[in-house]
Amino acid sequence: MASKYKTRQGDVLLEFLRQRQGRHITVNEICAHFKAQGSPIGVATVYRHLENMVKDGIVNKYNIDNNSPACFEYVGGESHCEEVCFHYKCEKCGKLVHLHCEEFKELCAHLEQHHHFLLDPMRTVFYGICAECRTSADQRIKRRK
Amino acid sequence: MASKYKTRQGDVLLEFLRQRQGRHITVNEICAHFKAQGSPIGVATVYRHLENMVKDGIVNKYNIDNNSPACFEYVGGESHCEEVCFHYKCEKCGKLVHLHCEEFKELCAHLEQHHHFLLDPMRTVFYGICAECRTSADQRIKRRK
DNA sequence: TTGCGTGCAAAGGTTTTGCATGGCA
DNA sequence: TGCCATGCAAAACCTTTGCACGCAA
Repeated sequence: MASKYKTRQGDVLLEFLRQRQGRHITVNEICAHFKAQGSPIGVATVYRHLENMVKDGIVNKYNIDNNSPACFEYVGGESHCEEVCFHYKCEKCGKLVHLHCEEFKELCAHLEQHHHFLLDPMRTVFYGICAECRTSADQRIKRRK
Repeated sequence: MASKYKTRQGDVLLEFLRQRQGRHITVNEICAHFKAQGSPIGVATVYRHLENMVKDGIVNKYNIDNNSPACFEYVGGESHCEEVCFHYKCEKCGKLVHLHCEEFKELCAHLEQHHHFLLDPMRTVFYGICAECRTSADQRIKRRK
């Protein structure tokens, strides 16, 4: 399956993403990385490879906001996610963070049993405010008056 | 509270969205509607109002895909949501559904206590496959076997 | 030679922004 | 008169697509 990407840039890209397993990266960041390395890859090429990888389930794509670029992340097929993992995005600093927690298995089970909804954890993003932003300022979600 | 939108177009827009509570709509569809009605509203104006409404928690914004326009939906501030409510979106039929459930209070509490993350339920959307689509067709979301 | 991966540039679509206008207090 | 909502158009941005080139089989 990974042999599919044994092209000049494809395997390089995949390897790069694999090394960053657990982190998110945008297309621009990917291009910047390879440019800085002295072996630039065209944006189109990156998008084309990522599209295939997403289709194959090797990479996940997250659309956080319409104006900001999509985030990609290596998930390696079924390899590493025995545990259910989620993401949360801080509405203040924009950070996207991984969450690995047993609690979420119960959430999945609850949604399935009581709401007949089969949750896709990899696509679901929690919105709110992260710890850093909460402490740095007395921020609350409370809407303005 | 709603007086904030007592402008020429603002309250018209808000009323239109309120009538469509529970459904989501794009900016283009909004503009098309008012254009067809004979009282067109500029795209910029719609975006500007929606931005404010989202900030105030009256309207939710959903970014489904980076290439397709964002979906907006009236959720009516805190008026009807004493209880914690979430949404889920079916990846198959595109339906967006409200969820009211006590279970989610525990989720919020868990995220805050164990992950120091202050969840904003109104902005958070669960992705997955709904009951109807599960029974009608095959579901391949299960990533672990 | 043929096929295909690649890169550049242009196109396409969404959203934001600058600026001038007009309504309302 | 002054403020602000509004609309138009341009800009900004992300992503896709068209096309030609060059490497590899």
